[in-house]
Amino acid sequence: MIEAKILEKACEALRILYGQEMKPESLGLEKTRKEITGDYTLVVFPLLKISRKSPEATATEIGTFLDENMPEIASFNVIKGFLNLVLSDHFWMKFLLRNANRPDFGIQKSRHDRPVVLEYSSPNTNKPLHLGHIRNNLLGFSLAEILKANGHKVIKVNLVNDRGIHICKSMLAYMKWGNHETPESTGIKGDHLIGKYYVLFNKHYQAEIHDLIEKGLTEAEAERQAPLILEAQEILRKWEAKDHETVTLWKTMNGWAYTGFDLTYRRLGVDFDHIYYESETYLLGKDLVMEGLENGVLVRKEDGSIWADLRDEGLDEKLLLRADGTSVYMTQDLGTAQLRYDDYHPSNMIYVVGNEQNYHFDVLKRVLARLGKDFALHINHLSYGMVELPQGKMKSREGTVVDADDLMEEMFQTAEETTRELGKANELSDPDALKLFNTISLGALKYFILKVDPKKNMMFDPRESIDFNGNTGPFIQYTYARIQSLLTRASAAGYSYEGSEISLNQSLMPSEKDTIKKLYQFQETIVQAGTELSPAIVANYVFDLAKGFNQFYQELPVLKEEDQEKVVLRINICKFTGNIIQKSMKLLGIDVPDRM
RNA sequence: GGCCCUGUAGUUCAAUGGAUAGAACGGAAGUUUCCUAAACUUUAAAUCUGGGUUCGAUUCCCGGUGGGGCUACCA
Repeated sequence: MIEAKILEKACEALRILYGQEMKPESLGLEKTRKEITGDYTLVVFPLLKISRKSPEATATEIGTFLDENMPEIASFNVIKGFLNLVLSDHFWMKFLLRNANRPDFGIQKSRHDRPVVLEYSSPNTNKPLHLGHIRNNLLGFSLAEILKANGHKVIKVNLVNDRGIHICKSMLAYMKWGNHETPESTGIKGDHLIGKYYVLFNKHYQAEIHDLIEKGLTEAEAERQAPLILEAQEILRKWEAKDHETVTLWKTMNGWAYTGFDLTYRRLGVDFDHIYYESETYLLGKDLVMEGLENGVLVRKEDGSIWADLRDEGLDEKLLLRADGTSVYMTQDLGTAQLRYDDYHPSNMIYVVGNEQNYHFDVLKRVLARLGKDFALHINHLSYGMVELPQGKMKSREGTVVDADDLMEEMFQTAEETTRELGKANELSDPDALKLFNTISLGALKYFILKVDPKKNMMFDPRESIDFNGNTGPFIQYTYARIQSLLTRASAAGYSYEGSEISLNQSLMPSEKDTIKKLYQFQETIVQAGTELSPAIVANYVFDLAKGFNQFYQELPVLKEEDQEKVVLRINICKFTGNIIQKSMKLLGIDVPDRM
């Protein structure tokens, strides 16, 4: 990497010029702003204490040293305290020609012994997936790709929440009002059918609560005493007692949910290496708690319940086992963390979970640490923000949930409409056209979600749907398609760009150089995205690349250029850009079409 | 009440403590005998507020204020 070399040489300059040792990472080197001449800029303000000279003099002295001692540097200029370094066109061209046809450019080979376990998706089986799950799934899948590109082995796991009172609610509603209907008999996708009964339960439950309040109960009392909730709790008890009839219905209905989820996952293009089921793990964790009690890191209260007292760490007390010995969510998560660690001995465990669970993960890590689990230090909660609608947060009770299947279908139809209007589907066979609509619609949806910093809440307006122009997936896909079209023409015209030998002493046009520079940044982008666990960094990078390329492509001829050396140079820029767009989009889980 | 996150053009998003705060959509005005106009060019338009640290603050710290979340013997 050229940055490291510049920094190293700059330190040498400081040593020779001012007799001071500085660490390379303490120097401020950044990319030069676009409107200023230069490729990299060294900020010299912090160095004035060492040089005891003016910013201009200091920058000039360092610049002169670098210019004389680094062949890659062609020239420099100084503006105030900013030393702008210009790399030679020779350097950029050499980079381009060496890497344009390397399929593995920027991608690290696997170089870690221990894997990273990445949990994402983790749905409940009582209702279909919605927009919030989509963000989770896309982030999780993309993150796995990014970590792999950084040389990690990644185990993608899904912890399905397939038991508990919420499932019993759907089961109860089905027993009462289901009339034995099935996905087959109704034609309704399994997860949606179950969701229907979950909604139905809540409708009747709310009515009961309403009646009880009218009779003088408080809201809390009404919620606890409503007949339906008592019945649901009875079903939960029967399930835990392995009552045959209850378990059979539970299996049947969960089966419907899984069939439905599989379709949604497949359409979304996400997958898993291992699926954990909570029904198989919910009893875990008790041993850990008992062990912690014996070691004195947990406390037992008078009623027999067991707690972690985190008040000395600025948090509260946290219940881990009820007085009756049953566990809570936290207990299970302690247990599943241990299970996961034992299964894979990972170097890191990443959980893609919404930011409303920040406190939960804070507590989880601290309790595991108290229990003496070193892997607690390597638990990473990728806490992503909520997806908000124009009218606020999605609320299933208010019917404002954006369903995942519906959304993908609507996107598909919009893509089809737009593509047909533009006449771009005219020459395609039906299967090819369908494939294209699918690629474009998913590209639009995925890019829209992933370009936003995961940590931040984001806004989604379904009425405006998603645009296909500007900073969008289809914009980038279109850039790629045009490149492929051009490369086909280039081949037809007999140009061979692989292993091209051309003179490196040509001078580059600004838009050529900008594009090559952007390509150079692919490697550092992958590293940064992996470090920060942020697909948004890749998304914003690839948009910049496509944007810059389009500018180049608009103002300079490629195949129609007369200078044959320039033709080869530009074909290589096109080829390389196409490669990097494809790779970047793959990191986001987005396909690119050869034509559109 | 306590704790956490967050406030950038009309809107949706960017910006390792650095130069004149970038894009996109929307608005205004342009570019097709020319490698795909889902493109390109030009233009108007923003850091909630008051302090502090710093040569330099959208960024770090403190106060105010707006928004969101958590604070379950639910998961």
